[in-house]
Amino acid sequence: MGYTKARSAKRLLLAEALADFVLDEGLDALSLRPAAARLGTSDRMLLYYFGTKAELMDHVLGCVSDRLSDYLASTFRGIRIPQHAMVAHISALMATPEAKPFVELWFEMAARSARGDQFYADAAARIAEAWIEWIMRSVHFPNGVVPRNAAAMMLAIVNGIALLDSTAPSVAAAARSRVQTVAA
Amino acid sequence: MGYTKARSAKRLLLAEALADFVLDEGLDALSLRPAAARLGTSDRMLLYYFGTKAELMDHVLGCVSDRLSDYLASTFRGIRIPQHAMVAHISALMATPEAKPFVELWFEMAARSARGDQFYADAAARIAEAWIEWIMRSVHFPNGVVPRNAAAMMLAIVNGIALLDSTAPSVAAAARSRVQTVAA
DNA sequence: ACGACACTGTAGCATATGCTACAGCAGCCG
DNA sequence: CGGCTGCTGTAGCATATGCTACAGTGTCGT
Repeated sequence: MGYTKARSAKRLLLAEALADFVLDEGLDALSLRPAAARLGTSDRMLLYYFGTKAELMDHVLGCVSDRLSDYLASTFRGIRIPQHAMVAHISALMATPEAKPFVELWFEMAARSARGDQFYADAAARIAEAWIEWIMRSVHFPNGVVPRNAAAMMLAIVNGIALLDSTAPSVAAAARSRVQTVAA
Repeated sequence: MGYTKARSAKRLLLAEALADFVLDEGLDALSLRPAAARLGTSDRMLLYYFGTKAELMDHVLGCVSDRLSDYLASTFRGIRIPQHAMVAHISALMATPEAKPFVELWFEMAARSARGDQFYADAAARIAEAWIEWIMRSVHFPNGVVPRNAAAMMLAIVNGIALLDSTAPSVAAAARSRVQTVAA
């Protein structure tokens, strides 16, 4: 049992380092040998500690989602932003350099999820939920709106703008110019 | 030049068949040997006609984007939908079985584009533009709104909802319940 | 001291992938 | 007929990937 603790500590360490890797290189970039090399070990070690790549990815994505939660929490200032300003606020936040790796990874996960990959579907669903809760906590909703519904729409809009930012920046800019019109 | 015509006809044929493949299996699924097998030929032939996989992908994506244009054109009924109904309209359209492969492929392209892949960035930008033009043609915009800006926002919203549909369906449903609120 | 056990390195396997080399076959033009 | 050209199959190469086999090293408890 003492050994188990050390082992899982090491696993956490590795998973965190690999989370860095995945966040700034992408899901496809994570193959055992190169990733291990970057950490100064060998693929052999990664398999030793995680058994299989799937298990490894599980831990890595766990780290990523924890980090996202931390990041979201760190942006929460205690004040509840009025609804009409929130879309612009989140949208700007997602374009931030710190948030960008998360967004890119999010898109990769969404694409796999859309193709029916259950593993990423589950992970993506959890992340979406984290966003929703964060939005609900951060926004002051007027009476009469169902917070969860409004938050969901905000998330959709913000995701859509981020998607366009990554594909057709000029279109994204055009969309942003209408942000204040759609308070959600 | 006679031979060139036959050759490019064959290329088109192959590219169309491969477009089917990519649309319902995904970008990752297109590797030479399996794809060729599905067409009853060998990887050797694909390389013969296209020279390189990148060149092949170029043609395949060309077919896909042509098909999307055709599809969009086919849904255009000549009437201009009022702005407030359009988001719900497109959103429903994108959830359609015929549109789904396009949407899934679109997400894959967006993810690669976000990661800085220039090839897919260009392709994705063209597709976004096709959507925008289609929306502008299909919607009646009231005076005072800049059509392109409003269309861009609509596209963002609809993309966002589609993204949530593929990752967190319940969140997507919540967002949909607010669609009429955000006329864009 | 010694054996058990956690750890780690070296090789290797099986498979996949993009691409190339070479050779055969068929048809067309002279 | 003979050669040239367009097409196609068979093999193979080089690299990558997830994973396994085997053996060695070090530490720790008895």
